[in-house]
Amino acid sequence: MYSDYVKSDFRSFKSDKQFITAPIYYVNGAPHLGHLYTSIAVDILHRFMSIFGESYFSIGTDEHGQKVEQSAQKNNCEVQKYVDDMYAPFHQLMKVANIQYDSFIRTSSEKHKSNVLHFWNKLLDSGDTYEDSYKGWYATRDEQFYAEDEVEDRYIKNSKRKVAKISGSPVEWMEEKCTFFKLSKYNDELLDYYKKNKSLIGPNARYNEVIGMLEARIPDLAITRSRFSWGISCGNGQVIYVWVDALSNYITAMGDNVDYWINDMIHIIGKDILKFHAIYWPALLLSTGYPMPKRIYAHGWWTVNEDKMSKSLGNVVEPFDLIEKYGIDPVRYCIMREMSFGQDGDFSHDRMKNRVNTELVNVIGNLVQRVLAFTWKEFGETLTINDLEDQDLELLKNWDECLENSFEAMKKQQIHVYLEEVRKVIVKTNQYIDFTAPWKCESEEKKRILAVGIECIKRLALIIYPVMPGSSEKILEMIGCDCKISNWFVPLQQKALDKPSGLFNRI
RNA sequence: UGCGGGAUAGAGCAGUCUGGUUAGCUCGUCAGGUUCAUAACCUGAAGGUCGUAGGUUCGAAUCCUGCUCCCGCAACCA
Repeated sequence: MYSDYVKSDFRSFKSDKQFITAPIYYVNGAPHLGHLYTSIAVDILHRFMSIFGESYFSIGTDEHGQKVEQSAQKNNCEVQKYVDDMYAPFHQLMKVANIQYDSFIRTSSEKHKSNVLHFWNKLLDSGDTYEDSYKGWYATRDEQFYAEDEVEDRYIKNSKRKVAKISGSPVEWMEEKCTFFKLSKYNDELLDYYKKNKSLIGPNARYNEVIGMLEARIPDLAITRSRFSWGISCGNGQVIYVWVDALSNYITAMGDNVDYWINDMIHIIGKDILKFHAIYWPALLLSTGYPMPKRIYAHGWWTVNEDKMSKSLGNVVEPFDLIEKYGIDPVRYCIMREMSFGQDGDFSHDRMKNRVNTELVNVIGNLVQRVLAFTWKEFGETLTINDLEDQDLELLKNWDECLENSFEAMKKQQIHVYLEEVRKVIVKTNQYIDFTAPWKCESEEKKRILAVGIECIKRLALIIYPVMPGSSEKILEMIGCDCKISNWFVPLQQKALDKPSGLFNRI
């Protein structure tokens, strides 16, 4: 009996509370595939853990800095007006991509500004700042100073220029009075902490990078700028360094519940901003007396047809077009399947199309369709699971394993493992249908097999909810089930079925 | 020079941190089966000395060392 199986096999899944963050996106350009990817990844992690426990998800836009100010000037636009315009498509993207954030922070908002000043004052009170005049090579493009050994002469268009070795950006000798943060003071503390908490930074390659940076020693950090004014003013004609401003968004996002969430802070970032999140930010938190992040996980970058995605190559993948063309659920699924979360990956329309047709239409959509259409034709309503044969039990246990393995994987941000687990159990279910061949069976047996089948469809819908919420809800509505993981073991009630329609369209 | 990433069947990847049964998966190819299903599904087969040379080990794709090759390091930028 199904009830015996449930009694003997019931597992309760409970996740730790988490505050999960996506980066805030710099509004100095239009959203592209990378922004979409990061947002979806965090959304999936958030939705998944929300099923089992508490999760809070923040995202937003980074709107300050010299480059934004310059772009606005170039466009003859008042800066606030300019960032309002630039912010809009990012915000719109959240809607069309079905990103279910709890908090969207704009760094130019009053709420954020006052929060940053509060954070700033804590920093000044910590005794970890000092005034000094900065003499050094400044690259406007990088918004950053470089030391003497970090610059070199290079010939650009036949003229000799000093440039930063790392970025190649032109530098100028600058002297400016600014406030410094004693970052170097935290060098060893961070190193020690990370060596004791190896799983704090992932994937492993990124962990090694951070250890390398710390072992090479980190100098103090200039945390004010006076060359431009588009930022949060801290007096004396100076503005707060954009990264202090930007990183503080995570505090702003928590609002009045900082104490409640901050212990459980998980940062999902792109690999380019690892240093800021794994070194600057934790040091700032230590200085101001906040706890350390629980996890920092950096994902990889996209190439497009093996080329780097770039405006000059003209191969930037435009997220709105993508969603328009394939639909949001296929996009969410495919771009997460396309790369192991943490590695780099390549995008191509050919592979996208192939994946939609094979995995979504042929495997997932087809399973749902064959079970529901058959049941609809034969019985006209959903079936309540009751008696079980060994093979039925085995299949249900496969689904339980899938849930458990997915859960374990997602605790470690292994989104690709979760999706692979789901795919595997769906294949098993297709095998089961073929093996039991209900179309050849007598009525009672047919009913039993289809009841098991529908039970699997229900579980399928529940488990794909984080990655394809729209499709999940569509299935659940057809079979009359609420989207709650507690329904995993709860048998479906009888409900009249309509003629099922396809879940995904072949391309 | 340097820094970082990579090298696993025709293609795309997982596995490498925490060494251990015949190295997995998807797509593609070939041969069967099936008809409930959006010509979808299922079974089977071919195809890899896990870049290379050493080392550690009872045992290495996995750890260590040398080497080769590929990619990125102007800007936008997750």
